[in-house]
Amino acid sequence: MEHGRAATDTRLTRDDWLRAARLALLHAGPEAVAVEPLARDLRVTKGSFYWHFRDRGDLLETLLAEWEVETALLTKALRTADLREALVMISEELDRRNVASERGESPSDAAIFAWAAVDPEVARRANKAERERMRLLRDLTGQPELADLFYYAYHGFLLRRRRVPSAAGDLAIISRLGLALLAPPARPQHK
Amino acid sequence: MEHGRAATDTRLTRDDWLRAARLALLHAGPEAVAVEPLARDLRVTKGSFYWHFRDRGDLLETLLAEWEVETALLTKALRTADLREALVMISEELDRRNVASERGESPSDAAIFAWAAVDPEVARRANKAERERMRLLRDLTGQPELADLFYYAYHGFLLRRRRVPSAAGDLAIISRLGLALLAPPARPQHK
DNA sequence: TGGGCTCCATACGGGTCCGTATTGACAGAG
DNA sequence: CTCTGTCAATACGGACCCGTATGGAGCCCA
Repeated sequence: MEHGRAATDTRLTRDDWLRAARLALLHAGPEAVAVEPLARDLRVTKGSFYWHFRDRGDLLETLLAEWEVETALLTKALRTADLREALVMISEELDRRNVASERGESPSDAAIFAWAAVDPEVARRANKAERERMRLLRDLTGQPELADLFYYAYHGFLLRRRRVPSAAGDLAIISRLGLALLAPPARPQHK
Repeated sequence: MEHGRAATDTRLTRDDWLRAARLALLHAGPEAVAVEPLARDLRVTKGSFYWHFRDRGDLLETLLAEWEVETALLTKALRTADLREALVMISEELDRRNVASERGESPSDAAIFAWAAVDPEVARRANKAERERMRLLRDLTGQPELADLFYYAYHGFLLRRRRVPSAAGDLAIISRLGLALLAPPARPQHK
């Protein structure tokens, strides 16, 4: 109320641009994160953009950096809980973030890793986060191969979910299988 | 020897362009499948390109179409074998094709599905092939959820393999787990 | 009311790509 | 040796994007 922008205010904030950029990255890839097209979406001219950002590279770097931060937070938070708790927590947190991504409120795992496939510097930094994730999962479960299997399945799920929104529910299936195979309930692990 | 082109011949065939285009699509995405950059790679001018192709859309359509054909061949071939045979056959065939893709000799699953994430028409056609694959796997195994899990894991693997070539061996791990879980050897399925 | 600050519009030059039109090099057939 | 078909070079106009330079428009505060 005090210093916010009214509903009729047409001026944009830096985060308005970031939101539009996140959606473009998720739905059309990094090449679509372009100044003039985004300006058209936002119904302003690029004069606005170059007020909030140094250049296009500044925008892309910001997107990547904020993803790195969020990712590091999650992996760090998981180093406390026990196995079953952690698996449930992972599932819920990933689901929450995927929803936020589709609203442009958060950088998307799916979009970042797809971006990494076509940009060496992004690949370098995504690989770094990935190594920590995989190591965490392996340490947590003590079953490296099964852990990798579920890591891979999560990314395969993200890939499909971008094209087929109705597949969103499959995350729950993967999670259930993960609990059953990685942290078998009462029944003892054979051998 | 008889009618082929000598080693010193600089003239290109349509397939030389396709090979370069497949590699560009795999390593740099669909936006990189551009006439003038490809011409620079091939050390000719685009005068050559417009001899072999109507326009850029013609090239992209050819890449997508040849992938559709190869994919349909594999799914069709699998409708004969029994479960364990089919799983082994899938694993070997996918590995073979992934290697061919990296040589630019074949369109790549990884590249096509990444492309589909940013192009609705490609998504439509990739989804179609995907539905057949998933249905095949479910029918073959009779365990829909586990089948989906491995389908997802395969795609997650492809995604990572593009960035981390040393992960190539993980396909064998996924295959082994697939055999163990989807087609348990002698030991009867509990229940 | 008149600066000063924040944010956007406009206009421009430079770069890259697309697709066409035209000409040129070269090999094989007759 | 010419003629013909195949493939490539050159040159051009148009479209789109980037980044800069500069000039407002509106608000806050003295």
